[in-house]
Amino acid sequence: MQDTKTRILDAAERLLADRGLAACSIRAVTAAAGVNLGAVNYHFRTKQDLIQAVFARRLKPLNRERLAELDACEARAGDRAVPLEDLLHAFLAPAMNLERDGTAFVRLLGRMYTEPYLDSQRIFAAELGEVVQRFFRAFHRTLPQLPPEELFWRLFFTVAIMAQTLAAGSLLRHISKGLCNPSDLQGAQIRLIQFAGAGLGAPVAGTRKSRKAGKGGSS
Amino acid sequence: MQDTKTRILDAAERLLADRGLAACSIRAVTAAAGVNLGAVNYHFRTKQDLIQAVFARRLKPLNRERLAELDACEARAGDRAVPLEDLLHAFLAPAMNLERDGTAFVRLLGRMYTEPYLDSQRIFAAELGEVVQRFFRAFHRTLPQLPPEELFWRLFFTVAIMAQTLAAGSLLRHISKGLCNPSDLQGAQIRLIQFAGAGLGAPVAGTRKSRKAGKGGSS
DNA sequence: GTCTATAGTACGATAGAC
DNA sequence: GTCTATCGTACTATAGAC
Repeated sequence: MQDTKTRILDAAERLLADRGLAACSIRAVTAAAGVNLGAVNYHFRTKQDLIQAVFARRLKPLNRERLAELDACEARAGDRAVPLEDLLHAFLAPAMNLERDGTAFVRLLGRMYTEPYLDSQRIFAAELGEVVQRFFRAFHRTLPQLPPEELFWRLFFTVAIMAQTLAAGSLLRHISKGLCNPSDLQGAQIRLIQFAGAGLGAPVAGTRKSRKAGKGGSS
Repeated sequence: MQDTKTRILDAAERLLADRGLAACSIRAVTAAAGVNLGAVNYHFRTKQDLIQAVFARRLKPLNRERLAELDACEARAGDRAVPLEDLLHAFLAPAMNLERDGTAFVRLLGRMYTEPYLDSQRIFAAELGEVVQRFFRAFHRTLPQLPPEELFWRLFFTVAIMAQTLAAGSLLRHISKGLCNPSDLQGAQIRLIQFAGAGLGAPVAGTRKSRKAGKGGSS
């Protein structure tokens, strides 16, 4: 049996991910953790502070791992740009592995990405910003033909897919009538890298030097 | 001044989108609508019924428009498969236009896609399922090399990008330090179609025969 | 450090006047 | 059809016993 603080963090992580930020009550957390309501106030003060603590516990190691992977990629590439798939792998795989470890954290990550509760989005953006900057430079080197604005958009799309896949994957099972298994994280990761890699590397809309014809007529 | 029922629906749409489903209280809705608390109970009974009514009001016309666009695409294509970009346009443009009309509905759509509140996701999946089936067949015809499972995954990714772009676009402005403007819906739509088009058309991971998919300049 | 007990507030829902 | 008034409940946060 772990200490109270850890039990609260574990229970909060799971319930926040399962129910959403606003719908998860402190009482539900303490009940699930088997501790008393007052313990949350002692260890974390408010609900917002608890959410932030749950978030920080996983995110800092996660981002450290991402940057370590990125460093390894760049060392491997030497003077050349890092291959696109390697960059995507460095960013995505650490998150996927966390989920595989049985934590609900990555689903929570997806929630904080979307749900406007308290200042969660600001916390999220602040923590992610640092990693985004580092990866942005690496992606820019690999895809020098993309203007920075375009690259930001596409990285945003990439993170959006990751967040939704991990936060709302169960919808996929439902819509595909069981054909797709969103719990297959390995398969999801491969598909995500394939899809986002193609999207990131797509020619810039409006330029002519792509092999593909421009956009067909709209009505 | 519109009637009470419409005022409630309008206020609820905006507040649900702004605050999230769980964090939006009926009292906040009635206060914003300038009507009495009891009116919600009279017109909609429960909060869940109100959410469903907000949702149904826009989604049915939206999906009808999507299917009409799809019909037009297929008529234009004749015996051939509909070009990929046209399919994406038929699916995405009606939603983008709704947002342009000043409604907050598409942000709400993004919320319901992600936030696990009451049975919102079930409602969402049920309403969307019909359109997905129709579009699935059309996409399958345009991309016959993709196994159904693969195509479902990629359509899921595509919808994920759309939902997140419209629900959490403000994050993009923040992370890009103002470089990207997520309110530019026209630009977002073009970029989304470009990105998702390349992702959908990417070769299946593990196979060697790449088709026309536009991987521009990855190393 | 953990618990009990509770203050204070906001909520969803509804009954009943008009 | 709209409003007032209110019931019962659940919540966050905290004070104080142990």
